[in-house]
This record gives sequence, C-alpha cells and structure tokens, in this order.
Amino acid sequence: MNHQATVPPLGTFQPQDQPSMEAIASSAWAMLETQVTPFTEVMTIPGEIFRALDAGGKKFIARNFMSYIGKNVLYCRDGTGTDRYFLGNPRNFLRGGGVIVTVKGTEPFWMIRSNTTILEAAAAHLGVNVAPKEKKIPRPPNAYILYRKERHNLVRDAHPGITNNEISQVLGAAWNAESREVRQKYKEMSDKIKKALYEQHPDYQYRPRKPSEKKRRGRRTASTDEEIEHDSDEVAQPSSAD
DNA sequence: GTGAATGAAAA
DNA sequence: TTTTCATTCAC
Repeated sequence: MNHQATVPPLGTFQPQDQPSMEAIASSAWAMLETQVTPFTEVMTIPGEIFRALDAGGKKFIARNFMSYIGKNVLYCRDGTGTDRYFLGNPRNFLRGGGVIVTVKGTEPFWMIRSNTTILEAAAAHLGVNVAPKEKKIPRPPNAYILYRKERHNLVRDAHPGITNNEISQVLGAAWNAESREVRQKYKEMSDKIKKALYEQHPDYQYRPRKPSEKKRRGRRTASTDEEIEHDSDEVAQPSSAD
C-alpha cells in the first residue's frame, strides 16, 4: 500500500521465517511416519510435501523408510491424476496392471494401465502436448468388395429378409460367374482407388494387427491350433499386500 | 464382435 | 502359407 521510510539493516538480512531444509525434512518424516505399520510397503506422500523436499530431504525420508521395510525404495509420482507421490519397493508398483513410466530426465511416475497410452500419460506428466493421432486410413477395397458394394442393395431389395451373409454367398457366386471383362473392370476401379489413396497418403501402409491381439477373427486351420502367445507384461501397483 | 464372400498386403 | 481387413448390417 504505502511505502514507509523503514530502512532494513543493510547486510544483516536473513530469512529467519524460512524453516531450514532439515526442519522440513524431519517434520515431513514425522508426519509420514504415522503411515508406517508392520505391513506398510508403500508410503504415500502428498505432492505439496514432496516438492518442499530437496534432494537431501528426499534421501532422508527414503532412508528412514528403507530401514523400516528393509528393501530398496523408489519415488514414483502418481500418474493417475492425484497430486501425490509413492515411496516403496518397485515390486509394489508392479501389480494389478500398474506400470512405472520413466521419461528421460524426469522422475519416474506410476500409473495403472488403462485406455490412456503410456505416451499420453508421459506427455501429461511433462505437461507437453502430443500431436493428435491421425485417424486410421481404411484399406482400399478390392475388386470383389466394390462389386459387392455396388450390388448389395439390389440383392437386398430382390430378396426380402435375406441376410448379409447370404448376400455375400449370392454375390460371391455371381462374381465368380462373371466374365473376365467385368471382373477386370472392377479390378481397374480398385486399382484407381488404391492409386488415389497412395497419392493422398504417400506414407500409407497396410498394417494388419498381429494374429489377434483382441479382436481375433476366428480362422481355424491346422496351424491355428497352437496356443496363442500370452502377453506377459508384468506390471505392478502400489500395494502393501504381498 | 461375428459371419460370408474375394483378394491385396503383410508377417 | 496364414492372417488381417475392406463392404454390409442383422444377430
């Protein structure tokens, strides 16, 4: 408001109202220690407190906790949205679909695997924007698909109640019975469409998913009887249970 | 999500 | 050689 003519003593100013780092660390530990029970494996640290700690303070807290659980510990930011950090053995972060994400130059953070991709989570962690993922470009239709598409409605109207599967059977037979010229005509159409697609999307590339990751379209063949490879992404979740 | 046909492209 | 997927939409 108004500036008084108060003159602070020169050269003698000291931030008396600033608690020392040691004081912060020890009071932080005093508070966190209340979480410790004989079964505690992971400690939760409010973001505010975590940030008030410097490297030495964090080390101090970590050592104290280590002496309790007798295991190495790791700081991990909660990547699921809550402003808090976890401190515990890495194993405890890897259960129930949890993963530890590390981004070069930053502290690791923990998150539960969900619809959010690791890249998106990492971007959020860094407060950085990620280029919106480009929409998937559909495969160009082949000659038969074009043929079927063109006649689909005709067959429909001519056969009330007919199913799409039956339409496929009808048009599949019709296609095979079609003259070479006619089939060639559709082939050229599909080639034109394909060519146009490659001009619009020079980088386009057909990328079928691996033998079904999720939506396996049942194809049963002698060689399909093998057991499907299991995704063994071991992940963990901050859990004291063991 | 699956099925039912055909065929291109990839693994 | 085997698998996905592009079209369609009832189931």
